[in-house]
Amino acid sequence: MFSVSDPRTNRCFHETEYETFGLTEINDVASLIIQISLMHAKQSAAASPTSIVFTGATAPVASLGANKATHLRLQALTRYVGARSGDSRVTDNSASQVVLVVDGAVKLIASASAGRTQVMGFYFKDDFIYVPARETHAYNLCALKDCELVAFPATEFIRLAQSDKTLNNNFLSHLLRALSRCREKSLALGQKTARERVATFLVSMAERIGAPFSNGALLDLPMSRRDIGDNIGLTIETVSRQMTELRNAGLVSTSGRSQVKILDLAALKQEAGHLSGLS
Amino acid sequence: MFSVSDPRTNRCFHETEYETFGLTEINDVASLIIQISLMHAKQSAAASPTSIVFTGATAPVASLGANKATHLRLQALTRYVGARSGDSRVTDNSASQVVLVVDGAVKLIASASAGRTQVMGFYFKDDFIYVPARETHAYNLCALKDCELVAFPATEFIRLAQSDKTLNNNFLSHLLRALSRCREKSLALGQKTARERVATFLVSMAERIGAPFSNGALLDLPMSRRDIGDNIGLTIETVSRQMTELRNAGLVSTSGRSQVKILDLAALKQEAGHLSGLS
DNA sequence: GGAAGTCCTTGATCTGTATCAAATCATACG
DNA sequence: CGTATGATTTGATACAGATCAAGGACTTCC
Repeated sequence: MFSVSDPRTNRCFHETEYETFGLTEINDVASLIIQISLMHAKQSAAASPTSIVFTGATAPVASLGANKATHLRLQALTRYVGARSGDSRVTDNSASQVVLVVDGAVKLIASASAGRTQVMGFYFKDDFIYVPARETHAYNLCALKDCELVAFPATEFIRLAQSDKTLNNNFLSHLLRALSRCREKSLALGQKTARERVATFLVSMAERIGAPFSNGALLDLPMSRRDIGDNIGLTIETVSRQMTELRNAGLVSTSGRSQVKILDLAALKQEAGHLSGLS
Repeated sequence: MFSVSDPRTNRCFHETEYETFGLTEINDVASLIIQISLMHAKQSAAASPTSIVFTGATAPVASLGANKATHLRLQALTRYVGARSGDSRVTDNSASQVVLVVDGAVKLIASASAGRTQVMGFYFKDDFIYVPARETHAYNLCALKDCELVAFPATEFIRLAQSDKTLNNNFLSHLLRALSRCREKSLALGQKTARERVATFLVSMAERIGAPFSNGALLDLPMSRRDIGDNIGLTIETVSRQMTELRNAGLVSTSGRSQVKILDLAALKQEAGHLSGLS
C-alpha cells in the first residue's frame, strides 16, 4: 500500500494511491490517512523540530475550503505524501500535479541541461504549487524539512474545482499570486544587482514566514545558501558576501546559519529596488 | 465618450467605459463597439500592415467561449481599447486587469526603480494577460503594433467566470500556461548564458508566431532589439552579437530588422539548453 | 562532549557581459 | 531616388559576479 524507508538513500517516501478506491470505501481511506499521518508523525518526531499535528483525516483538504461533496471527492483523488527533509522527487513528473503544503517547507526546482538547477520558489504552509509535467525542462519538488503534502493530478483537480466555487476561487487566487511572484522574480533576475536580489529575497521571506519584530522581522530560513543562490541566480559566495555587506550596513543581523534578524525593513526594501512613494 | 489622438505625443487612445451601462442598453453598447472598431480600422488602415477585421460586435469576446448570458454580461464589463503601435499605458494600473488580445501584439513591462524595465512577456492574438495593479513594481501594457484589445476589471471578470465553466476553464488554462512560461523565463534569466537566452527566445517565438518552414520556421518579429534585450535580461549589443554568432553558425539567417529564418530548429533547441531525449 | 563532516565565509583571480564609442544599415520621408 | 534619422552592428574597454582556493563555524552523530 505504501513504501517505507530505503536504507540505501536514507529517503523515506510514503505514497498511497487512492484513485482506484470507490467513494463507498471512503471510510477506509479516511482511517488510512489517519494511520499514515500518525505513523509519519511518530517516525519524524525525533528528527523534526516542528511537531506534526493532524486534527483528523479531513485536515489535509480542509484548508481548501471545499464543500462536503467536493471534500469527499477530493479525498478520493488525494495522493498523500509525507516527505523527510532533503527528499527530492516528492512528486513524479510524468503528469502535472497540484500540490498543497499542509505543513513544512519545500522548494520547486527546475533543471536545465548540464545539471544547472534553478529554484523556482519556496513554499510553506497552505501554499498551492502547480508542478507541470516534464517538458522542455524537468520540475521537481524537494522537501526543505519534514513535510506533510497533499498532491492531486492537475487535470482532475481542475475538473473538480469546476463544481465548487470556493475551491476554484482558492485555486485561482493562489495561481494569480504565484504568477505575480514569478514575475517579480523575473524582474529581479533580469534587472537587479546581487545586492538588490539578496535584499529582495529577504523582504519576500520576511513577508511570508517572518515574525514581526520592532521595525523589521525575525526569520528562520529553512533553506541553504545554495538554495538561495539557485533561487536568485547567484553563487553561494556572492550570496554570502552580500549578506555580510547588509550586516555591515546595519540592516540585518544573523546568528547561526538560518537565523536572520531584519533590523530595518523599510531600508531593506529600499535596497531591494522596490518602488517607493506609491502615488 | 472616448478620447482621440493627442497630437503632442502622437498617441491615440480609444477607451470607453461601459461599466456604468445597464444591461438594457446592450444594443447601444454593441453598436458603439462596431462604430469605434470601424473608425479605428479606418484610421489605422494606412499605418498598419495588418488589416483589422471585426465580424461583428460580438467578435472581441467570442473567443472566450462564453455562453450567451455570460457573453452579454461580459460585454457590459468590456473596456474596449484600440491602441496604436508604440502606445504605452494601454491599461491604467490602479486595479488589476484581465486583457484579451483580439489582434496585434503587445508587451507587458515591469518597472523597477532607476528606470530599469523588464519586458515580462510578449502577447499575441487570443492571448490572455493578467496585468496586476501597481504594487512593489508597476506593470504596463505597451502596443508593439496596432492592436485590438479588450480589457476587463480582474475581480469582476473572475466573478463572472464562476458562473461559466467554459470561460473559467479558458482563463485557468491560459493562467497555467502563463505561469509555465514565466517559470521558463526565470530559469533562463537565472541560469542561462547569453547565447542560450537568445536561442531560447527564438525557439519560443517560433512556436508562438512562427510560420513552419523546412526544418525551422519563418519569423517576423514585431519587437525591437531593445525589447528582446529587456525581455531576456541582456543589452541590445549582446543580443546583436549573439544573433550574429547564430547566423555565422548557420542556425538562422536574417533579412532586414525583423525577418528571421530559423534554419535548424532542433539545433537551436540544443543551443537553448533544452532537455533532449525525453525519457 | 568531542570529532567529523558539511556548510558558510573570506580572499584572489578570471571571465562574460555591460558599458562606452563609432560605423553601418534599414526605413521613412521629402 | 537621395537624404535624414533612428536602429542595429561592430569594436575596445571596464566591471560585477563567477570561479578557484582556503580557512572557519555550525551541526550532527557517536
